[in-house]
Amino acid sequence: MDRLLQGVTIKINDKLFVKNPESSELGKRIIEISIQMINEMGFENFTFKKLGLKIGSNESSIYRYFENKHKLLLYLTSWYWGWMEYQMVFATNSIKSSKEKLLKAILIMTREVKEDSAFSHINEVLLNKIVINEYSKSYLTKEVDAENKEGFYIIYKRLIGRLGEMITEVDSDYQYPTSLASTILENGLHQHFLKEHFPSLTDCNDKVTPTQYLTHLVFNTLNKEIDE
Amino acid sequence: MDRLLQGVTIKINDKLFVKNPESSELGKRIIEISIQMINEMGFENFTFKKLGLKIGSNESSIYRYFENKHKLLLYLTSWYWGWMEYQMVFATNSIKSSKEKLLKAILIMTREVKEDSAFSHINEVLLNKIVINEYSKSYLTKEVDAENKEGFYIIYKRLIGRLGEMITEVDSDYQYPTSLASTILENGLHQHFLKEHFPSLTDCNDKVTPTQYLTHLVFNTLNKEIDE
DNA sequence: CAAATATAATAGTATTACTATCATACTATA
DNA sequence: TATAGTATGATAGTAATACTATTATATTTG
Repeated sequence: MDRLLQGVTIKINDKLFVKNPESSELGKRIIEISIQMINEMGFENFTFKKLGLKIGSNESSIYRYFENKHKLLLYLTSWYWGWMEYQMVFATNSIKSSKEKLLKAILIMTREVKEDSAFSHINEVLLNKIVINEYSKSYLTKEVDAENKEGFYIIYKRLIGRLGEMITEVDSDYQYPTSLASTILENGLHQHFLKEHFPSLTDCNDKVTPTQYLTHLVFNTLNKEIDE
Repeated sequence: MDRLLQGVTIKINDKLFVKNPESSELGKRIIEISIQMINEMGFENFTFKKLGLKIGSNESSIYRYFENKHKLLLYLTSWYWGWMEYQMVFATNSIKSSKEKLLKAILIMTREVKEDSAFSHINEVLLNKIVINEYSKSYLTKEVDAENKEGFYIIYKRLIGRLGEMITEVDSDYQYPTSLASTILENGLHQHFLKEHFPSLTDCNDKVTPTQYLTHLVFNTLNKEIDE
């Protein structure tokens, strides 16, 4: 993503924080170190107390930025999807062929993030891992409908919308563009998880990427009719 | 599923419990009521204390059956996948055509469970909902590799193995049978979730089922080559 | 009937997920 | 430069969670 990102800021729903973490050094440190810690110990074991200890700050100070760790997770994952959206729009913008466009979008959405942009306090490599391991937990809750109404998932929804449109552009007769878009995003993460923890449940490995699998799936499905 | 299930017991890894809940009335009540409660309040809000209160038993008594609620969830979901496996094997056993076989298997794995078999203390309708809403949480943990080694996911893995084999029988040239099998199971659950909570992220609704979407996806993918 | 086993009752601990209060330091402006 | 406002830190406290331990009582079985 090179230098362009320097000037780009990702707009996050401001109901997700009490005080904008971008507005102070402490705020940025909260983001930076929480990404590291959630990665290391997992979301369940991560607490604001531990975070405070590690950043040499006070638990109560962290609560001035985020109501609870669930909102922090929503903040982090929203940032991630916003970053994905930016990359997708930027990279597909100039492509004329709708097939090439979709191909590129799938690549961006399903590839493993391997380089940290290093322009901000946000480590995208680790954030990608957090999304793989923790994203489902942000919506598999009893509060999901209320939080959806509050707009906490809006970036993710917009992203799937865009991907769905690209699918339709490739095949306007295809009946399940939105479901397929959801499948790409969600199963993209899942195949990465399987590769790491359940290699016997996936064909993805060092040589075969989730991107290849999903690209093959999508392009074998579109512009085809079932014939017996 | 009718009367056949009466005689069938699903074998669960006995490391998942301290004392087999099938071995006593209290154990069965723990299973029965925990299914209800996890459904109502969600896994996060569910505790052994609340369960004890509801079944008029003691928190400490429940700990004599399950070490913690995570193991209980693994027990319940293992049971579910065992039940799925039973249905799948039973229903596909006599089918000669490999296409028909796969079709049937996909139907069984991705349909919404609407009827409780009523032969046991286990309500399959509610259990299906639990699996949709909570299953990911059982493996998205830092302990997943250790627990996988202990065999806690063995039924699920066997099920995906079987489904993968059926895919290969339909198309022996297809390169991603295992990934596709994983996608069917996991995305089957996910499409049900989306239908309920994020209707704008799926094409599934009252008329279109996740089964239809996934069946279409699978059969449009198999026995096809990408051609430009 | 005694012994073994299952369950219940009670208490206690460390940790979590906060909330509240007060002190202090730093910052912006009149 | 004094002062008011804002940010952070320190400390304390609460209710709930996720257990463990102990003892009592009830039930089953040999």
